[in-house]
Amino acid sequence: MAEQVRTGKVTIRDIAASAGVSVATVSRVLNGRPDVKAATRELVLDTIRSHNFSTNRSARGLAGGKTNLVGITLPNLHAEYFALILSGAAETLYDQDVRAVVCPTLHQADREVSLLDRLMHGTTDGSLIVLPESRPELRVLARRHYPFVVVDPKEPLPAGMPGVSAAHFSGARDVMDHLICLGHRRIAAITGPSSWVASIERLHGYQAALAAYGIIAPPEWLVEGNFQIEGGYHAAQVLLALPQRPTAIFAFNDNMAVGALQAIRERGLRVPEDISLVGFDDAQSASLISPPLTTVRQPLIEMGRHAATLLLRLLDGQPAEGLRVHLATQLIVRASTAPPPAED
Amino acid sequence: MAEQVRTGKVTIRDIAASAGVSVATVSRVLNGRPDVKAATRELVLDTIRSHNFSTNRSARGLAGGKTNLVGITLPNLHAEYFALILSGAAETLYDQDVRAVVCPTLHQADREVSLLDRLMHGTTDGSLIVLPESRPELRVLARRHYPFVVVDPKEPLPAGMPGVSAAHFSGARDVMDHLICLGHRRIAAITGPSSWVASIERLHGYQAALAAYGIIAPPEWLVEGNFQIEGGYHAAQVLLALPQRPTAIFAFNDNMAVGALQAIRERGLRVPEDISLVGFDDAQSASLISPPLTTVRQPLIEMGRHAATLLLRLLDGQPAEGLRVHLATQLIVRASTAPPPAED
DNA sequence: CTGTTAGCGCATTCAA
DNA sequence: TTGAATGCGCTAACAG
Repeated sequence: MAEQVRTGKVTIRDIAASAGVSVATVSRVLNGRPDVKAATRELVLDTIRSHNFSTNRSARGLAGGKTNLVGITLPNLHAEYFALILSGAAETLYDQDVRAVVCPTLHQADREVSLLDRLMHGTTDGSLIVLPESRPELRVLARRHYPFVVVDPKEPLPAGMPGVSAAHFSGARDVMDHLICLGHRRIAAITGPSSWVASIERLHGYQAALAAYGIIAPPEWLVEGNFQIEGGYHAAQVLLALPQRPTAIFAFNDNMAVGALQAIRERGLRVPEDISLVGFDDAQSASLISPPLTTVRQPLIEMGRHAATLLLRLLDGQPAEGLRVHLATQLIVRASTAPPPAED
Repeated sequence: MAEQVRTGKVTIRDIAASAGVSVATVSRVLNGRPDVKAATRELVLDTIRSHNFSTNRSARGLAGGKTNLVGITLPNLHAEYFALILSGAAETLYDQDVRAVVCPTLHQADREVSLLDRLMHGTTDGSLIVLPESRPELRVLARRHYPFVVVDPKEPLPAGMPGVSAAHFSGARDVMDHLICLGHRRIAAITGPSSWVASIERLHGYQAALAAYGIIAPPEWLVEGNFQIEGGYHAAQVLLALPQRPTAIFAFNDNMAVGALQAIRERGLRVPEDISLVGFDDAQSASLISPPLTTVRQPLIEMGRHAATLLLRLLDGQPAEGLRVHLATQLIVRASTAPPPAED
């Protein structure tokens, strides 16, 4: 009496038999094909329901050559940044009845590689690759026509690879416009690692704005950080020790802004009265710290969504080569920016 | 010339042919069976490597009856809380070469149900179910012998179901001990929904501590919140309007503590000078707000890890029925608690 | 519109 | 220790 209760052992054949049709017909309604008489469809649907049947994905994967699974490869899952991207992506995929297989690489390139390798082979139909470590590996995937979309590439993406990222350039430029409009002229920046596109493009935005206003930025205004809190802390220390202290600091992410804030405080200065501070990301921390941080919101959830949509399109056979999407950012003005102190 | 390059179309048969053995033998080495001559094994392994072969999971799933995939069902992925649990779980699974399929339910019970239903059927070997909405559904799964582990059950778990959660009771008691040792006697609590185990057990901890010190708590000291910021805000307003104002408020999570803090401030009171405030969770926000919040750290990542380990054990055939794990919490004392103001 | 049939790639008997 | 044969549950031609 118990044997039948086991893990949904109802197969498409049982349904076919019970409904008095062929397995092919059941398969058709299962896949929403149009060529089934309405009455038959209803009948089948009913028996499916009454038998509590649902299709075995392994079998479908084997037979149909697809798994309805896509991999999402990312450095980790606990960082807010990745969690949000994952969230947008997974939910979008879910709505299309595609499941997301998460693959944390822990920033280990080799792990990423072996992962992608296996992902390719019958495990998934395609992948979202967030902040990939390895460019060469990406090329291998592309060469084998494995469908994937890169989210927020760390380094510039080889031509022809679909990628989704935030509009770093305009985001940074917005920050600078804001600062300059407030009256700031001596605006320093704490950048990220110089090889990262996020750093590069934000830097370009920074420089473009400065140039637009005819401001000459001496090299001392630029200090390289590492996107971590302590990186921001140390960079800010350097900046604050400058003979001509900047009146504003643009940290290239919120983490570093938090570190910078600490350095500023330790030096007995106030934000924003003595010095304005801006971040980038609009992490949760940005609105929680005091003063609440003026920053740039990256649409992470939407990036995930968008990337998923793109991938789905690829899987659907639509060649989306060369698709490079930059989603608009939004300047969030909070309390960490104000006009510079009087010059006297 | 291009056909061969397609998605790793190398099959076990190709390997067999190329190595001059049978598919059965290849399958054996693939699965680490002992009954293969060392030389043969090496030979096969070599050809596998040179052909860049990796096994097709769908096929293995179909044939072997398992998928090496486990589902992780949770309300959403973007909340820090769930992201951390997922993180611990996914990484643990990954280490055992099991992949995690994420299934966000968006708090919709029906979605959870249909999900679990499909998960069961050939998609996954088992599931981690975080904060499940539906008790009945859990029973169905159990009845069908589908392996799963519940993480942080919202409502009490039926007997015999493996579950992992934080030690709510002792966590709450620790908070109270701390507060009472500081000299507080009028300690109010903002609870969560009364049906949730988290609320219930924390409340028991609260009451047990009070009782241990012979403190009689009038019913007004208890206000029910909803684990959200505004819930904490409104609850605190009620508490602060009490004729005999409490000298300390224990919010049953950090969110509500943040809301409470706001209400306290609006009333012109200071934390911790006028009133002490404690949360629960040790969310990121707890250390970022000012004053940094005294709270209870829930070992979320470890809960995920532990649950994954448990599930893996279940999948391994070890009957772990009735396993109910409570992971220890840790009191994190920060700056939101201090001795009560002098009585005068 | 519906049924028949042939695999998909692999694990697993059962023999040898 | 190895090979041959069978079928997992389903999809996708191809007929009818």
